[in-house]
Amino acid sequence: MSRRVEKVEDLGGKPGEKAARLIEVANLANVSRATAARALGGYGRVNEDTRRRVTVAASALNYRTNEVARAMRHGRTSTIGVVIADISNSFFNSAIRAIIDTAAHVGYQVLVINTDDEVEREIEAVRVLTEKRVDGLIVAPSSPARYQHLAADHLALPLVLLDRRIPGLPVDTVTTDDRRGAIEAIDLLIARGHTKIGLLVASAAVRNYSRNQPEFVVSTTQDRVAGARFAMARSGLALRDAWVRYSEGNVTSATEAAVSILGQKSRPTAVLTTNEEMACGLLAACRQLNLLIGKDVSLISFDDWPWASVFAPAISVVKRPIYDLGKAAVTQLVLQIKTGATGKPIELPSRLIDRESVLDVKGKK
Amino acid sequence: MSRRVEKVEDLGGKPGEKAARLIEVANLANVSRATAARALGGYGRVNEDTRRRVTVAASALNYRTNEVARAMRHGRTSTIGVVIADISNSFFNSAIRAIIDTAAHVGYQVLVINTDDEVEREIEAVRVLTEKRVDGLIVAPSSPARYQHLAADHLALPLVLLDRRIPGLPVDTVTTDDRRGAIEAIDLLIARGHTKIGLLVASAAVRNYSRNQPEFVVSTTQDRVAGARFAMARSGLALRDAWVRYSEGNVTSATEAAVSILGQKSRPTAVLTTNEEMACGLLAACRQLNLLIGKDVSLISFDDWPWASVFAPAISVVKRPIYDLGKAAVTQLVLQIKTGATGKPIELPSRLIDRESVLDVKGKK
DNA sequence: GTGAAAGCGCTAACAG
DNA sequence: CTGTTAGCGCTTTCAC
Repeated sequence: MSRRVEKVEDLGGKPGEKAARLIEVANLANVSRATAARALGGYGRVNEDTRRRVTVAASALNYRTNEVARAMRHGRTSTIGVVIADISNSFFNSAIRAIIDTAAHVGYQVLVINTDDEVEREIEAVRVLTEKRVDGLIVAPSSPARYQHLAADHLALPLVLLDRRIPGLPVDTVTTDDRRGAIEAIDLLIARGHTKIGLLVASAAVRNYSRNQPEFVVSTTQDRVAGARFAMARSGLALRDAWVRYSEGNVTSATEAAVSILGQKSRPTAVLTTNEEMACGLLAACRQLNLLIGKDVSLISFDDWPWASVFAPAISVVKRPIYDLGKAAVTQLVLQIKTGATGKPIELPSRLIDRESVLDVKGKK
Repeated sequence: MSRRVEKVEDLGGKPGEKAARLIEVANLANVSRATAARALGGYGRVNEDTRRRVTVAASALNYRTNEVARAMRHGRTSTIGVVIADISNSFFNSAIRAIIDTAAHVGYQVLVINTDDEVEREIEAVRVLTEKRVDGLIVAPSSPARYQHLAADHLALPLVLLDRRIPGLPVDTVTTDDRRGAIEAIDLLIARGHTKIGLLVASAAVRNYSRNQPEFVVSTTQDRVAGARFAMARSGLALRDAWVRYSEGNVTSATEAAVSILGQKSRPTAVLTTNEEMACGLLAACRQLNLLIGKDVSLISFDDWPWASVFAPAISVVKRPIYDLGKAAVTQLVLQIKTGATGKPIELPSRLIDRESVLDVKGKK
């Protein structure tokens, strides 16, 4: 029964001890819990001298507010939940960095859960985070078809969708302008004389890789493919299915997919890839097939990484404002938490950075 | 006052509503809270029929356990805190992926905080996580000198150190064998005939970059440099200070540091870099100086990334078992949480992968 | 300026 | 097998 500090010499939070409670601080300072709370919390009126006594007592006992108890009382945890496919993926880790830092800045901590884009795990993640009573949720939804668990009648929690829209789920969403990004990339390729253009598209909706567009792809993917198709058509060209592949998000699958594009008798002279992993796969395939990037095959990829500009040739990219995206997601969410206001969808512009991986083939036909 | 469900038609957790509480489930099922808790929690004895009624009531109300209340009651949150330098850094994001997944597997969620290797932020992070009453902490300590906030008399929480030992802080620690990793790398270089060897070392203890070893570097860095020095000495060679640089962790600083090594009249023929960012910097410098990797300058780097094997030439690396490292950290921590047992320090072996970036210069002297 | 007491939602010890 | 009740640690009226 004597699991609490009993002797004065025992102050200071030694190893085996339980953390000091407010009442211990209050006792030591000879005030009531209410007064101690006021002194420490900095609200209400407290005599300056009393405040000092409490402060001293608190630090003597190495007192730390119990945020669990406070959360219970207030009904808010100052914690937000983030549900994404894979934190080790290059896109998500930049986004999360922004989310954690922005959240910390306004007094929230972040719980992260990976789903590998499997809906069942996403549902489970949302359940766990709901039970933990996070104040809000940032989710990169894995499927545009199964989203009941995110709908307002199942989820009574502020919610922001990250990177992917869900038509039919009218909630705050922050994305980049993927359609325009794809259009600009294709336009550059065409301007340089390319007409035979391939697409290597990351999609969790596929096993290994596939020639055909899966039934349900996330809006990001959808938009990019549609954008590419539009840009081609506008120039009187067509995207040939033989040069389009949907691949699982890992480099191994991407490599196989890329080989199946570039290994054909008739192969494209340029390829647009949708992320770092796809770009790696394309590079690996070129290696295998003895094709030179920026010569035999030109390349533009979505997203940017430190090594893209160090590679030989330096890789041209559609750079997305990932940090800003994460930041915007938190800003929207916190606004929603505090005011209940749900804003307009936010779409951030991306920027084409032309480096050295796109060969000019004008007049070489 | 009527903020609770009052009409039967209102069931199901509509938007504005507060989450259903246990007592509401109990009422709907016509049992007491205790019985409802037993039925839902699956402990104690409950009549099968009663259980069913409770289950039905719970799902009708879309009831979710309030883990905050449960945490309050039990004194544990099923949450662990992770304090690292930067989640977008290639090493940490792999480690975190392992940590989150392993933790989820045994029923814990993860709060992540970035410090950018600034001790003040580390101290603050530990404070916040302590207040949130996490059950344990995984920390990659930023300084081997300032660690009072992690010492047992300040921190009454299970703790595991990740990737970096702190002499003088005898707590569970999981690291890789960095000394041996460096030795093997240097030995390979020497075996291929290199004698003029440089070092590009990431260190947060430095601004931009520096020729001299900062006063306090983390054990990881310390071990690698010592290992390299040892391997050189064993072969009768010396590490020349002129070819050693300590750089801030970003590619920009690394590039400048690398240029300052390779731009000298007398430059090394091989360089060992300590992570992806340093390797990028070296590559960038070679580009600037018109030096060819694997020809003019050979390269081995710590850690491995998808693009390392796709680069031309493919980059040789000391691959560390990062996923296992994160996994081990969680395993140790959970053991500590559950049994109080603190194990032996764990040191995982790394593996040298020789690809194409080390030129054989034997006999070419 | 300070204290007494209620209560956030849940669980577990104890009765019945 | 089920109900009653105390209490986790904190904040916050409401009195004094």
